Amino acid sequence: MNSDEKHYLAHYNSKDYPAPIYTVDTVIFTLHESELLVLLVERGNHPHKGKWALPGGFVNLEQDLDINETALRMLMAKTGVEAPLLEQVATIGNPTRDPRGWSVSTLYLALIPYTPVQQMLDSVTDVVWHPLNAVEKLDLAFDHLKLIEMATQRLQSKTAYTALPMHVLKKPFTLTQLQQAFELLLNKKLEKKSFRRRILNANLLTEVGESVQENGKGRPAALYEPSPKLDQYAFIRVFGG
Amino acid sequence: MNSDEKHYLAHYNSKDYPAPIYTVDTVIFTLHESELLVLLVERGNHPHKGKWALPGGFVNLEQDLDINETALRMLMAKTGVEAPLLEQVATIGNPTRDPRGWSVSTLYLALIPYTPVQQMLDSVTDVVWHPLNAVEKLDLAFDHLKLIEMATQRLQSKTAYTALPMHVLKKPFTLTQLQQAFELLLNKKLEKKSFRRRILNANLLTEVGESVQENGKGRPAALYEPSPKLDQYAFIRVFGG
DNA sequence: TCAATAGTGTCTCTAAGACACTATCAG
DNA sequence: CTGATAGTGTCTTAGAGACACTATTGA
Repeated sequence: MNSDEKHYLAHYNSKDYPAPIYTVDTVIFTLHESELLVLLVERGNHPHKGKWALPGGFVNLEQDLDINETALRMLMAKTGVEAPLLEQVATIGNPTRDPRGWSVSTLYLALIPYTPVQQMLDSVTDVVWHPLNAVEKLDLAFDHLKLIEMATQRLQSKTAYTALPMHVLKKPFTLTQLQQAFELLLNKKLEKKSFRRRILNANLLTEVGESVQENGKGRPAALYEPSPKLDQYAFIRVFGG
Repeated sequence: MNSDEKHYLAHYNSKDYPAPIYTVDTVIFTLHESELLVLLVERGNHPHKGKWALPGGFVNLEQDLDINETALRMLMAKTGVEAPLLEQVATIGNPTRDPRGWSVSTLYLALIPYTPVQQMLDSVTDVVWHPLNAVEKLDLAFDHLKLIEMATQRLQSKTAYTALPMHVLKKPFTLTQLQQAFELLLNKKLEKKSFRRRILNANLLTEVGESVQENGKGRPAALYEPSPKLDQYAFIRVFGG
């Protein structure tokens, strides 16, 4: 770096230039009692105070080492758990999505096993799991309904060629539980034999014992845990297509 | 909106809060003389003045209606053409990628048919097509080498399950030209019959006549133009996997 | 005729779809 | 035994891989 550039940087102040607002938002999915749920928080501040919204917020310029950490920090604050899967979906920016002005948000998608969230009194704001099927009736803040749709779309298409839905289940799980997770995400019944053949041939599971049936009925099922290579794995053919 | 929120918005000023720098960058690919090329511009301003960089820059808060338009505007300024394909790849944000401070960039990928770019004297800065294979030797500005790698990776994976490479060819084109484009992108030879069967069965092409061979040798090839549904089409199975 | 390039016929192989079948538990 | 749930055997089907073949041009 030459002295010319040093001089430039010494006098550079980003506040001298108009800039959009920048935030990070996350759609956190889980599965509970045969329902897909998304995490929503009640906004404690303006704008849209009192409405339901996605967990999200501004980058902490002192603490966050990158925007993934921004997303992880908020996820930890709202759920108290490390997400086994966090992945970027898209970035949306336009002048109308936030009443404060030109605004850009990077949207993340997270999958976690169900964990109750009522007693997470990290702040005065409410945090709830809300059924995905019913979010559209909710009058969400900003364009967050649209963001949830984008994340859902991404999750669905990834479900067709990866095994990511494993992340919404508590370990260990049975193949039947896993198939139900896939079916809920794809919104479509899958053929049992094809499903098992596909998943087992991928070598992403380790058998770790046998379950007992909850209601005592039927043959006990094998229990599995996913291997860490899960997130890198992609099938060469889509499922249910 | 209640009067409380109106009061809040009337007094809101984004400059009161620390915020990252936000930019949009685009990796523009084309194909020319059996080589993949990316568009680079010489930086006319600090920081990294004089180094090669991706075309990109700040959002124009008055003109741009969203960040896609930001990318399109820059693409138009540098190449003079509308890109037939522009798609978001990812957003990168951390405190070290720009010497001016915490910086976030949304990365786009564009594909255009080859068009010479020397005489585009839109500014004093140089604009060139540079061979993709040689960019790593170039000491690019910022983390732009990394961004090019991310875009290349995305283009390769999309080439395996879509027909997007059609966008780097001038219309009309022959199947042999198209196969060569795929082979360059995937960096791997493809089997002629499989390639043709796959592409033709997808019904993405309309035959529009016959070519004459450049050097007068060999049988003339059929010419095709892609249909507009091209961008929405995805094969259910990856190619060359 | 030959060289060069375009395009096809057809067999094999892999993985999904369909669906009937067997297995193991509680009662 | 029955009912319920777990898990398998196996035939069919779609589409990629391999590779030898035929077709059409200019010289």
